[in-house]
Amino acid sequence: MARRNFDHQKNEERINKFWGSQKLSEIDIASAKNKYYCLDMFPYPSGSGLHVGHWRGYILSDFYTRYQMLQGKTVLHPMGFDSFGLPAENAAIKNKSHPKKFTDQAIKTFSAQLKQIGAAYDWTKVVTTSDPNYYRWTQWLFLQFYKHGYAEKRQSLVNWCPKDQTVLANEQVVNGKCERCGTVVTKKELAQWYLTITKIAEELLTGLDELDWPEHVKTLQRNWIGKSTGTSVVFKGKENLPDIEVFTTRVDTLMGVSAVVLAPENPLTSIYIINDIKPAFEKYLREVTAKTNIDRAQTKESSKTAIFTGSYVIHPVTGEEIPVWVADYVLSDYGSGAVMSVPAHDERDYLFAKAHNLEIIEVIRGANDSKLPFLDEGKLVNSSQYDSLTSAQAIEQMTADLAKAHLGQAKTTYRLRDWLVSRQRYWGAPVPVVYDPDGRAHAIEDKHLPVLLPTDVDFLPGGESPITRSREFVERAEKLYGKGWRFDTDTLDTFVDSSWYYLRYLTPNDAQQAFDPKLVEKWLPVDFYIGGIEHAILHLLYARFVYRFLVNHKYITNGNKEPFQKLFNIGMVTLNGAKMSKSKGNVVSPDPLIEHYGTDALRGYELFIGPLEAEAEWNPRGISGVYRFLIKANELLNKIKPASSAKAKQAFNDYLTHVNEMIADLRINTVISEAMKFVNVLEVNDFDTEVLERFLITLSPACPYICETLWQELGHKESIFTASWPESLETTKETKISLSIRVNHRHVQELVCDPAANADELLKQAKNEPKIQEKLRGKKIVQVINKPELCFIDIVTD
RNA sequence: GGGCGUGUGGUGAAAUUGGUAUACACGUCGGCUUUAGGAGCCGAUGCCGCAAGGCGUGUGGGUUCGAGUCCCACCUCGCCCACCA
Repeated sequence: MARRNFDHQKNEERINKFWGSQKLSEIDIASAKNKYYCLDMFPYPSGSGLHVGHWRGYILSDFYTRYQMLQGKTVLHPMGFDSFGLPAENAAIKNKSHPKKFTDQAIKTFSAQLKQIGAAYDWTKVVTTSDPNYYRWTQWLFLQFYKHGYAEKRQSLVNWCPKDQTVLANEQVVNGKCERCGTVVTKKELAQWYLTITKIAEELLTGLDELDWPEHVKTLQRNWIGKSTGTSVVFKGKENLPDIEVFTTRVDTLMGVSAVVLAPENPLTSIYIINDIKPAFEKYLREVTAKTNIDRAQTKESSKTAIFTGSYVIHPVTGEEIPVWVADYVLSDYGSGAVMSVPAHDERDYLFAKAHNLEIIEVIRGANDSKLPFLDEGKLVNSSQYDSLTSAQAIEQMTADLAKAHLGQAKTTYRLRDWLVSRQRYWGAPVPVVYDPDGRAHAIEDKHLPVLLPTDVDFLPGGESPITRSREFVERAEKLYGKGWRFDTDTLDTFVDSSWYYLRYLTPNDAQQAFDPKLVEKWLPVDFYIGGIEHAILHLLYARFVYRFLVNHKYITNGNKEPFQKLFNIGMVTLNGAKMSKSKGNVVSPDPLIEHYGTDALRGYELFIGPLEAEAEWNPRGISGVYRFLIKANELLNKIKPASSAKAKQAFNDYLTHVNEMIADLRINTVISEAMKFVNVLEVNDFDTEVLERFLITLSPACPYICETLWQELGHKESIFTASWPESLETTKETKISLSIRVNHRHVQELVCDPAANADELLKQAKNEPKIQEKLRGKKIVQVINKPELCFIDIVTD
């Protein structure tokens, strides 16, 4: 900095004050016209603070925020904190403190760090999910689900993390392990609240089609919803046994069934198991329950564990007796928790049959793999009246026949499960439900919201919610409702908190309602939503569900059913190939970089490092290139001439054309490259104030401080962000163009020529060049491809 | 096993969408400047070769006057889902 003798930090402070006084980013939600809602996924305020990887997404969203300001939009660009959750609670346990204290401190640190980015956040609209003024409305939201029959309390076998001592949603179990702490998840029987997201699975699936989201994210969601069309088939119970319904996508293999298999947890098992086998079954059930999800999902295991019930069902077509088994490869919570086993045409059924000596009947032939034929590939055999049909024909015919006989029907199932929202932890919004002395659940009335978290609680996990141990919580319920009444002592999954925060930004302090429908109708959908790929399924699916629920039940009535129109997933920043994390000790702090190079240089480098959706390896020296570029840009101020050269003007127009396209395509790394190239051009060509000003506007979304500073030095009183995105300049037509002369498709040299020249003239001119003569010596020209509009002439020889 | 994606210099990467491959940077090398340190400035830098020249976008084919780009097959690495009937 000796050379530049420029104090970034002082200047940044000065510009920050200027922007503050101009109320650049504080917008009036109600009166705004021409809105643009630019949203970052709000952070969890951890204790460890922001590193350069976190910056990347925030800078991208700020780039577009400022770019849209220059397009004349009123931009809402808010920031908030997803501040309920386990880490604060665990930190409090560790430090014998309170999660609130920890959280408040972390928010303070985070806010200060976020301000260093220089982003145009509207700090008057901060949302904090652990604030009673926010979670009061999270509780209200839960009660709306309850009111419309979308919240149900169910007793079921749930995912249980033994370390965090809480249940987990399906989505929070990753490879059989707790998403948070990595502990192997076990099962536990508990009564829990569910939001019935499966009721609108189809809407959530089809709604994806209209969204401007990365295709792979849509694919992830589609796979997660997992729509599957098939047939449900009824196997009548023998004698007094109840019927068993199975779901299959391959009803064409119905004549190859050698067993019907129930999931161990299926309630029918206890009816089907005959007395002789009961003790063996109970032992089997204990073994199965003790297994972790990982153990159970061992596809490659040579033998499938199972037990014969001793009972039979009736085949719906042949009337034959089919043995009923129980096996843990059948899932209790998918389809009907029962399958028809066709060993000849399903790998799992095949392993099961082999292990237990069941009949293997081939019913499809002609496929290239006799074990796993695909639709349309084979024809049916051993299937009496269905023989010689293709699989597709057989599926249609057999489904129709079963329906006629009332033994089946076409059916669609989804892999998606209902959303388990109860958590046995302290630091979350209490489930707003109260139980009467008979244990019946009642919604808490609006006038009693929020149900505040009790404070007389230790946070040590103990298998049930720590809140259970609060005296005050018990007394509060009795005071409000009478003796023997108890509040629900669980808290809501924090994904409930984050499923609606983007609505609250519009009216963060409204004490009368969760959100203002008029303003939501005006500002939603979010125009641009930026965050990490890790939220591709959970958060984005839940938020879509919640928003759609609100629309379907007329809380919001603008007809738009999706909250996030355009989504961008920012790529991770790595160091030595690994994700930055405090525990790995490979975190790059922005602080020394800001101090040495300034905020603009760091912003510029974060954008320049590579395509923003891709992972990027942090190069500690890379920032100096951007820094040098900014020094050069800064010095342009001293090089202004009264008039611009044609070359500078043309270069600006080319630059602008490229940059406009790149911004539309979210290719910001090349926007910075183009700016560097253009500055290199200005260094050696005369330019005037007009060119420089236009250039500064285009650079300002990436590097706002230096551009605002130079803008002021050029005599402007208003902020550069009140200017308009530039148009191209008037230029005179070039009288000469530079052509690439190629011989046999290979570039040999450049040739300056008249753009109006015809092929013969150009060839004559080219032949005068010694280098071309050399290449053509002794060869016969067989073709000349003349494309002046593409700036080349190609001479093809024999 | 299924799905998606990737492959270009020493490194991060560009390539007007089929038309001058490696722009823009980092690094490296040489020179200048500086009391020193750092920083700065100028030049060079795909590979082989003294050179002439040749070869070059994972591999092999194809289409085309022309392929990093389109088609086919294969290889590599990565990510996600994974007993979903």
